[in-house]
Amino acid sequence: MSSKLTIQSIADLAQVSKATVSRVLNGYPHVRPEVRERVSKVIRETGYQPNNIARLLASERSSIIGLVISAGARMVFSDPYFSALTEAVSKGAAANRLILSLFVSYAEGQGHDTLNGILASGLFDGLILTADHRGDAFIPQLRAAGIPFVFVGRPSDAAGVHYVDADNRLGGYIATAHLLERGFRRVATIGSDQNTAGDDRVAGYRSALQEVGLPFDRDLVAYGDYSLESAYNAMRALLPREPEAVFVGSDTMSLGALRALREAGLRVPQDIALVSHDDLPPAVQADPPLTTVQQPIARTGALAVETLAQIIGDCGGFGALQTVLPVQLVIRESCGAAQAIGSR
Amino acid sequence: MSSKLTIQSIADLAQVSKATVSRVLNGYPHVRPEVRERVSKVIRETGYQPNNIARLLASERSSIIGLVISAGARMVFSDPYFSALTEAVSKGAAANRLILSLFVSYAEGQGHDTLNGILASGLFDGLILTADHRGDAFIPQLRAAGIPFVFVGRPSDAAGVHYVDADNRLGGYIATAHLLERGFRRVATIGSDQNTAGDDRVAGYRSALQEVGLPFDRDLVAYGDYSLESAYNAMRALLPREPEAVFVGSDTMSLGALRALREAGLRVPQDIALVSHDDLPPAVQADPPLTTVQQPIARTGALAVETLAQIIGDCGGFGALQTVLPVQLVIRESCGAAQAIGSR
DNA sequence: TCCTCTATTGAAAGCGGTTTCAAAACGGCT
DNA sequence: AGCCGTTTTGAAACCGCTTTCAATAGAGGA
Repeated sequence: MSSKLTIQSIADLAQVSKATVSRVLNGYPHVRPEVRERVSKVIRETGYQPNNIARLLASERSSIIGLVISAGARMVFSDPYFSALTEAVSKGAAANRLILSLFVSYAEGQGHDTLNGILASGLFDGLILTADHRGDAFIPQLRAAGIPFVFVGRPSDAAGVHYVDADNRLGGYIATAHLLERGFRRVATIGSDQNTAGDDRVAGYRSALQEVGLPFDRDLVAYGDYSLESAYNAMRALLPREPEAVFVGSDTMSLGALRALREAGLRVPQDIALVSHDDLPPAVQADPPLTTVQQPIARTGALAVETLAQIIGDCGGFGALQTVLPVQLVIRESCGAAQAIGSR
Repeated sequence: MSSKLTIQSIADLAQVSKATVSRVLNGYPHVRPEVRERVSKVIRETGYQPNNIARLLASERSSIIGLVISAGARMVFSDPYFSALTEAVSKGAAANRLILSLFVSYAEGQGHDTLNGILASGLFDGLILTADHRGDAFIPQLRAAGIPFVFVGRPSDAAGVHYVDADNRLGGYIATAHLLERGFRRVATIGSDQNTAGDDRVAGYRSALQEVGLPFDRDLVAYGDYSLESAYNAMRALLPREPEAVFVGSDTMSLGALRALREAGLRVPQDIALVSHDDLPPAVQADPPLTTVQQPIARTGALAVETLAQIIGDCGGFGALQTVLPVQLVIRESCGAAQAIGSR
């Protein structure tokens, strides 16, 4: 292995100055096509990669972005949502030739320390953060630091904040509407008040009821924190109300609800129908497979990176970029529709 | 906002040279206590934070490590193993004050490109890689680049390579032994030949059979690729052999096996017992909850980071650090033991 | 008192890029 | 041929910190 390649080695090989190599590297003008090609060739042949650190020191740009996941759970990745998101962002970063750093912060108030560390390091061009009611407190700090950032999910106070979100209100609506269409009247829901996604899904549930003239019954609403256990408890609390159907706000929570139902001797969908939200692997793997609202996580992640890349590029030259992606219902067995068709 | 503080401003204020400030900053010796205190005071009062980037550039150390996950699947994180590992490594990195970058490379031969980019960037102090029979090909490249690296899982050719692995052979052994103890004789297995972990688990299965004098029957062994679907197919292939019990080499694969069994009208554990491997969330969430070999993923990740930190520190001054962590059996319902106890 | 040795200290040389600025080269005009 | 205005190009400064190395100061010994 040859010794480390520096911009000087390339300059020597191509018989130009460091400055010219730098120009080629950054696509700046004022380089004769012929020279540009000669330099490019050397770069290609040697596989030279500029040193990011040095580049950053000189230009204040690192090509490194951070993904900050803050969650209440002890084990963040027990919810496949974060896994899927992380993977999507990772792909997006690669596609945009950005290096991705991962930070996972937990409930115990480590969040601010983590973030302080990130900001103090001065290493990052931008940040992607997951939104929950806790994490939203970071926004002033981020603003003060002047670092570009994009939220995945809408923060509580979204004014002037760039974010990419799924249409959770629509999700709650179509899930509930589907159950209502199938003739159920006592439709319960297990929601979450951890983030706006949870709020929105419940709001969608509510509007679907309203549309068909059904009252919003507080006793048919229970809350969980996206964990299986919390939904298990929520479902048990709901059982005495004898719901005919339930819209559960996430696939992981549906697993908990299913367990509570199974223990109570209720069959899904024969005794009670269930529609879930997210369409992550557990939705397919569950027994029965879940009818669920599909959230475009891959696109969300990709778009978050692209949005970030954009605001890093032309810094602050425009308003808040806020995207809401559509969702759609995937019908499987837990709502009873498949059976209905099969038994025709 | 005052103008940016640099080491020079501190030096001026404390009436010493930059070098002395640097010594104080890094806790180096050869500074009079009196001077050290004077400098510290200025630093404290001004709230000066050294610029990490400059520091990195000068010291040729970035404190950034990479986690390189290469997998065959289109969606790596559909296997919660990688999620759990990523989380563990993330925690470990934070604990060691290292910044973690994540790289996910897919089957289509992107692996080498990804790795080339990583190595050429010169940004990383070290790498943690997951081992599969494909990824092992990276070793020569890594060696040539002279970058410290640690494998999670034992590579096929582990000579001189640092790695942290679980005792998969023991895992296969205790899983199978448990089934044999419960009186089953026709014990099948769904293994994998994607990595040494798969090989080892099958080897453990084999040795458990051997110990009780049972022959190794090729027809009772089927292979999957750690995906649910592959295990579903493997289980279906196994069914005509009418096994009384089966040891499945991962929780995700167990989900596939369960599906095949359910479709065949077989109840678990009444008609066929199952022991799984990994003890990831799906093991608890499955119906029935899986008896499974618990793999210490959190410790594996933490240890991988610590090992890496160590070899980054005293570079190459010792032999290969190879750790094999113990595993243990977690008894739930799928093996029938819980029932047995309950029915006493 | 003078000399040697060691603990402190500062000047300056990097680290590997970017960016500024002046010089060189070139083409078109008069 | 002599000028002028563009492009191109390279030399050198600079980003903020670490590290080397020589200089200085102070202590101890002869």
